[in-house]
Amino acid sequence: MTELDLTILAIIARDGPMSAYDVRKVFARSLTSTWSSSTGSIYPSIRRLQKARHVAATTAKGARARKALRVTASGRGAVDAWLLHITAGVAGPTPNPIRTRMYFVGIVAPAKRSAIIRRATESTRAAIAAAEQARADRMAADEGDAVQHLASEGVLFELRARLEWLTWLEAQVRNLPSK
Amino acid sequence: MTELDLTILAIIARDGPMSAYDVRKVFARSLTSTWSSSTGSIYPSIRRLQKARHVAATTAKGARARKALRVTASGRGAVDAWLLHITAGVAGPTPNPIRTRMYFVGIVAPAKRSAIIRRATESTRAAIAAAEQARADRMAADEGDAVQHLASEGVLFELRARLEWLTWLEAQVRNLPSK
DNA sequence: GGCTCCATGTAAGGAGTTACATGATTCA
DNA sequence: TGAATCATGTAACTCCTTACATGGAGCC
Repeated sequence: MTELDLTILAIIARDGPMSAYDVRKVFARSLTSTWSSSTGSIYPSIRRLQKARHVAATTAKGARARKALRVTASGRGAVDAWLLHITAGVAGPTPNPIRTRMYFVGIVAPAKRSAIIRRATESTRAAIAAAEQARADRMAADEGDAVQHLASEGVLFELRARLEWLTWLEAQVRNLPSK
Repeated sequence: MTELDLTILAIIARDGPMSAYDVRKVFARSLTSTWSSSTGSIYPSIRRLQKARHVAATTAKGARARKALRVTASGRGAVDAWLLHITAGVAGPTPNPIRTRMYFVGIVAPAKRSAIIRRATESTRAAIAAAEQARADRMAADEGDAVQHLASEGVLFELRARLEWLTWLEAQVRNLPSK
């Protein structure tokens, strides 16, 4: 049971019964690039879930091979445990390519450091704008339940904190004694 | 050139000349679980870097087969480009297992929702404490340069923002009309 | 009748993980 | 002398990615 498996299981528990194609659309709408919503990951994952009896499929009799996926009782138990049982590793700082880069600003000439941080700031601002636009679109389309709207605000909390940090960082780096 | 390759290249550019073992230690000290600091990823990565002529190795003549790794001119160019050329995909919201889970709090009974959010809050607090401890240890050991210290503050900015968001989230979810 | 979307998949490939393997050094 | 640590690697495995493949449904 990978994180992707459990996420898909939770999606089916929340929005199901639904087809694999519908699951794919949920990922496609998502802002985060955690997974690519590619068929090559979703179909195998659903196959694993079915094999583990966490998901049951009822194939419609009609010509269209649209399968209705539903979580079983054991699947529901797995989702509940996944939600409530938050392990230590899950809560740590997340992998962040921008932060990774900032660890190395010291290696370039002092004059170039601000340029790097400013580029990071700009692209973070762009990401914030994209997240706000996505929120507006979601509102307009009336997609998702209230909890989902609240949860997705977490993206903005994260990105705004990054922006604050980068602003602070630029000031600090500028004031650094050039050794 | 994966993100891991470039990170290793940047580490060697910043802290080198150094051995593969030293690179491994840098990852082991890192708070983020982005990579596992396993030999199975680092040695192949360094091999790729050498093959691409971004890293050169001088094997010490002594019995101990400690190789001194150094970045070449082209390697240095790659690092500089990586630092300055921040692409759009890099700046988006990061994969966050806690946030992922929060999208699904709506599926459990209203009475249980706060418990989930509180568990997330607790483990985030623990992560903050760990990050602060790590900072104190780093200070005591006088490890890393000034820029590294500043960059690692980004972890605390992120975690504190998550805490704020979770606190806000719990209040919002509690006030949600139980449909 | 042909085009686009719906819907389901498979194939090849790469990267990272865990676990295993090996030998030299240092220190009690 | 034996144990821990330094130091370098390989092997098997899993999962995800990109790209390709297939066929029905609706519509103009």
